[in-house]
Amino acid sequence: MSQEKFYITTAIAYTSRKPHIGNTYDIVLADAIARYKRKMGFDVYFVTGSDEHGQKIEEYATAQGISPKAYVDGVSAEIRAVWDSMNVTYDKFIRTTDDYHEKTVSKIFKKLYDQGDIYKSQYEGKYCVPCESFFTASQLKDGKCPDCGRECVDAKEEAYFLKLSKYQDKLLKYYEDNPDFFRPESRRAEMINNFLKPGLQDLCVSRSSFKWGIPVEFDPKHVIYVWIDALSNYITALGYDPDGSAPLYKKYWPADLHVIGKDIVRFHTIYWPIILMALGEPLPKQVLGHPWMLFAEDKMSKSKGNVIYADDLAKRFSTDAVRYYLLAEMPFAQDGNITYESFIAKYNTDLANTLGNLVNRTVAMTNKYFDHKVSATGALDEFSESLRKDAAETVEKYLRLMDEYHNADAVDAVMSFARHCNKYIDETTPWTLAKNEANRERLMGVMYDLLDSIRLLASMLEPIMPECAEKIFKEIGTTDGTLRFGAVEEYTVGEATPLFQRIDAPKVLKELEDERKKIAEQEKKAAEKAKAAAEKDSEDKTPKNLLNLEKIGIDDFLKVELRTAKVLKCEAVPKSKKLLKFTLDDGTDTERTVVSGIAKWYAPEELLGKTIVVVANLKPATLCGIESNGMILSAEAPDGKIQLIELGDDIPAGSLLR
RNA sequence: CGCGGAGUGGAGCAGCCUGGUAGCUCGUCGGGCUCAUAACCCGAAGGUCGUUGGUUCAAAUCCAGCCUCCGCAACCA
Repeated sequence: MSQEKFYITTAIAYTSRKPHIGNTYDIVLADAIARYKRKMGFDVYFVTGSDEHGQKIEEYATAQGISPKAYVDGVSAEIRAVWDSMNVTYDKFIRTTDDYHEKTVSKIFKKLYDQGDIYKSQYEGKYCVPCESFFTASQLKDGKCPDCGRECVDAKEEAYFLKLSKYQDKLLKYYEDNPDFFRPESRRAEMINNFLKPGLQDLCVSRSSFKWGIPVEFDPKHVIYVWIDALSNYITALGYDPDGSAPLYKKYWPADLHVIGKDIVRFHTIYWPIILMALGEPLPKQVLGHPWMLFAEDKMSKSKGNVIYADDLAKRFSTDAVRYYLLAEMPFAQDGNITYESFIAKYNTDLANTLGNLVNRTVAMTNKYFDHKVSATGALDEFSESLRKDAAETVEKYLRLMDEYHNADAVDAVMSFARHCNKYIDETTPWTLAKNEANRERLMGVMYDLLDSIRLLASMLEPIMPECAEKIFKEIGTTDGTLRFGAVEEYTVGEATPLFQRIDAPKVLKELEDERKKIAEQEKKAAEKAKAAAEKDSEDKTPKNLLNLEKIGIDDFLKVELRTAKVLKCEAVPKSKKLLKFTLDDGTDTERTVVSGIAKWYAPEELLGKTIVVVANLKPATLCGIESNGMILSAEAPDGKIQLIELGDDIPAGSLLR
C-alpha cells in the first residue's frame, strides 16, 4: 500500500520587491496545510517559488544599473529569507529563471503552437507609448496603462494567441463535474458570470515590447508572456516535459491544491486549466483563493508607509506568534485586518495567558506534587469525564475543520479546549487535594488529565505553530502526537519555562510606532533611489526626485498648450465614482468638455465659475462614454489628496500659460 | 438594471445551505481562587440579527424589494 499523495503549491512570488506580510499569508497558509497533511499521513510535495520575468523587473534592474538576472537573484533570495523566517517546509523552490523551467516552457509553447492552440495574429490593442507595451482591453486599468496609468492608443502588433474559446465548454463541464474545484465556492459564480458567460477571448501570450523573458524559440523577437511562463511552474517543478516527464511528475501531478490569492483566481481557474487541457494533462483538483491580509483596513503598500514584513515581526515576537496570528485571525472568505494592537492582544490572551500559562502551571504542579512523574488513571469524577469527552470532540472538530482549510475555526476549537483545561484546574483545585495524602490518586488523575490534554493541544497546534508544539512536547517529555486521549500513559516532565512571554502592550506599541516611522523613511529613500533612473514611470511625486528626471528641451515644453479656462458647468458623471464633467469657457467660441477624476475631492457646485488651467492640445479620450478634450491641472499632496490649480478671476479665459 | 461579498450586543467574528431558546473571543462591571506568566475561574449588564414586505404554526436563517459599506469591472485627459 502506497501512501496517498498530496501535491500543494502556492502562487509564486513576483520578484519586484520584498513580500510583505499580506503576501506571506499565502505561503504560511500553504505550509500549515502541508504540515497538516503530512501529519495525516499523506505523502506531501510542496512547491513554491518566484516569478522572475517581465517588463517591470527589466525596468527596476535598469534603474539600478544591474542586469535583470542580478536583480531577481537579490529579490528571490529575500523572498526565500522571509519564507524561511516563517519556518516554511517547502520541498522545492522554483525560480522561473531556472534553466529547466525555461527550457520546458519553451517546449510547451512550441507544442501548443504546433498543434494549433497558439496562433500568430495581429494584435489590435491598446498601446502605452511611454511603457512601450501592449495591453488587452481587459487588462487596461481605468482604460489606461495598468503600469503607469497613462493613456493608451490603438495600435497593432504581431503577437501570439492562445485559443481559449476552443476550450470554454470543456472548462464549464469540468466545473460542473468537480464541485470542489473552487474554494471558497463563491468564486465559481464570479468566474462564470464575469468571464465565461460573456465568452472567453483568446489570450495574448507573447510580447515583443521587452526582452526579459523566455524567448519564443522559433520567433525570437517575441518573449513568452507571464501566463504560460509563470503558471507552468507547477508542472515544470516536477519535471514535466512534453517529450516525456520525470517520475516525480508522474507521481504527484495533478495538483491537489493550488493556494493563491483571490486576485489571481481567474488565472488559475480559467487560463491554467485551459493550458493543461491543451497539453492533454490532468487538471488540478482544487484552487483555494484566499482573501487578503490588510493593514488597518487599508491595502498594504509602501507609498502608504504601512508595510509590515513577516520576518521583522518574527524577529520581535517569534515565528510562531506570526504564524498563529495569520492562521487564527484570517477569516476564511473575507479580508482580514492586521494591526499591531490586535496582534499583541491575540498574542497575550491566546498564547501567553490561555495556552502558555496552562502548560506552565500544569508542569509546575506536576513537579511540585509528583516530582516530575505522573501516570495514567481512569476518569475519576464528572469533571474529568467532561474534560475527556471534550478532548475527543475537539479532536473530531479540529480534523473536520482542517480538512476544509478552515484553519481559523480549527484554532478556535483548540483554544476553547485549552480554556476548558484551565477551567478544569479550578474545578478540581489540585492545591487543595495536595493538602491531604488521601487525595493522592485523585490528584494524580487530575495531573494526568491535564498533561494528556496538553499533549493533544500541542499535536493539534503543530501545523500552525511547529516550534511551540515542539517545546511543549519537550516539556511534557513525549513526542507522541496521536490524536486520542490516553495515547500516552506516563509522563516525566521537565522544568516549567514560559512558552510565550507576555507583551507589555503600550511599551511595545510605542516602540513599533517609532520603528515604523524609521522604516517608512528608509523605504522612501530606497524607493527614490530605485526609481530615479526609471523615472519615466513618473509615479513618484516626491520633490527630491526632480534632480534625476530626464531633461526636456524648451521645444518639448512648448508643445504643451496650457490655457486658462472658466468653469461654466460642472456635474458628476453618473455611474462613476471619480469623474466630474466640466463644461469650460476656454476663450474660444465653442465650449470645451473635459472629464476629470476629482469627484472625491470636489463637489461639482463649488467649482462653478472658477478659473483653472487646462492642457488644451491633449488628444481627446473617452471616459465613461464622454469625450474629454484636455486635462485639468492639479497638484497631488503626499497623502493623495488632489487640489486644483486655481487662478484669480481677473485672468480672462483662454490666457496662455508659460 | 455590470459581477460578487458584507451588514448580528462597545470591537472582531460564528450561526444562515439542512427555519424552532442568538453563540464565541476581546472589552466593561461584580465576585472567587492562589498551582501559574498581575495569569486562571465564575457571574452580570449589553443585540427588536441593515430596512420593508412575503412564505410559514414559527425567520438571523427561505423569497422579493430597498438602503449602506467593501472588492472587481467601467471610471482618476
